[in-house]
Formats: sequence, structure tokens, C-alpha cells
Amino acid sequence: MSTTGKRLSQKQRAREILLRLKLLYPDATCSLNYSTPVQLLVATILSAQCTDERVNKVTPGLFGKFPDAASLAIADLTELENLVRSTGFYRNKAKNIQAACRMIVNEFNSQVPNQMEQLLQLPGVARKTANVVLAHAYGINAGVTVDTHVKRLSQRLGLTKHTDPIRIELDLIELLPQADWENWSIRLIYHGRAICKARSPACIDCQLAELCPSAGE
DNA sequence: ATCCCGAGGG
DNA sequence: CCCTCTGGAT
Repeated sequence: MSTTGKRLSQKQRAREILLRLKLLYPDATCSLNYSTPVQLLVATILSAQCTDERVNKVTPGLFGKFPDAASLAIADLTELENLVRSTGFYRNKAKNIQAACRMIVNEFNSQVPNQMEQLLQLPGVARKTANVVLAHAYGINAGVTVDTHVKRLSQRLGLTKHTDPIRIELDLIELLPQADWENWSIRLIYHGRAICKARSPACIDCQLAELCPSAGE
């Protein structure tokens, strides 16, 4: 057992966890493929209840045909649906992508907004998607991205007692230095995919086990 | 709380 | 056939 154990404050524990995650996943980045803010927004909308890997299989075809907000805004909806079908929830996603692109063209000067309030007005965009776009398209740490991995791992690590992603985000904002907000999310996502899985977490292989109140459960 | 929805593995 | 993957709107 290490000398770092149960006496650490939540904040100290969070920092220790992040330190280890940085060593474990030194090159972790956003796993979605994109080349513009609009493309990142679209890819992130598509990533709802879908792996980034699968999103990356449809975006080349999608962006090959409709590379920007202007073309997506006037695309044939059925064609859009077919291009994103394999990501699931394809009718909602196609409709939201087109409506969001129309708003971007008509109300935001063809630019993806760089403000949380504006992003949240776009259909299909809530805090998770908005935080991803702000962090990776604009380098703005407006909040902590809380997807299903960040939610699950933060809970298991005992860093929040909430179930609502917005409450969890507020807890994480208090625990982490702003400069590390996106580092935290990106690495928890990597760790969630590889080790701390939803069903059968591999606590045996987990480098965070001694810092985790849920280890072995 | 419920609905939206597909791909791939076993 | 069953399980796993992994947000948003109403």
C-alpha cells in the first residue's frame, strides 16, 4: 500500500489520479477525426450513444460530400440520413445536424459559436457536446466534458455522489484546476474504454486501484 | 421516465 | 438469441 491512501483530500486525490493518468495515457487526444470546428461539432453530435471509432467510419463519406455548414444546411435530408445511418439514432442526428448548420449559417455568421450559451441553442447540442467543441476546436475550458465514461469513473472514484451529469460537472470543476479540465475528461475516457469498463471493470489491471474506493467491487 | 436506433461479438 | 458500445429531447 502506498503512503498516499485514504487521508488525501478529494482534491489531492483527484490530482494524484490525474498524474497517474497522464503517465498512462501521455498522448491522449480527442479520438474524433475532423478538420474544422463545424466538422468537430457534427462528429460530436454523431458520437451520441456511439463509439468515436464508428463515427470516424462515416465522417469521411459525410464530409467528402458535405464539408461545411453551408452544404450541410441545404443537403437532402434522406441522403444525410443514409450517410450517418450506422451511427444509430440517424433520423434525429441527421435532422439535428442540418438544423444546427442552418442556425450556424443564418444566425452565427457561418461560424460555430465559441460561447457555451450559443452552442446550447443548437439542436442536438447539450453540455457534453458543447464542452468538446469549445475545448478542442477553440481551446476554451468552459467546463468539464462529462460523457458516460467520465460520469461512471468519477462516481466509482468517489469524486462525486451525483448521477446528473451537470451536478457531476460542477463537482469536478471544484476538484480540478481549470487547465486540466480537458486532460481529465480525455484520460478518463481512455481509461474507461480500456480498463474501467461499464460492465466488468478490470480492477486487477487498474493503476488507480489504490486510490479507488470501488476497486474490487 | 421514455424514446430515438445500428454494428459487431459471442 | 443476448450483450456491449455510449447523449439529447420531450
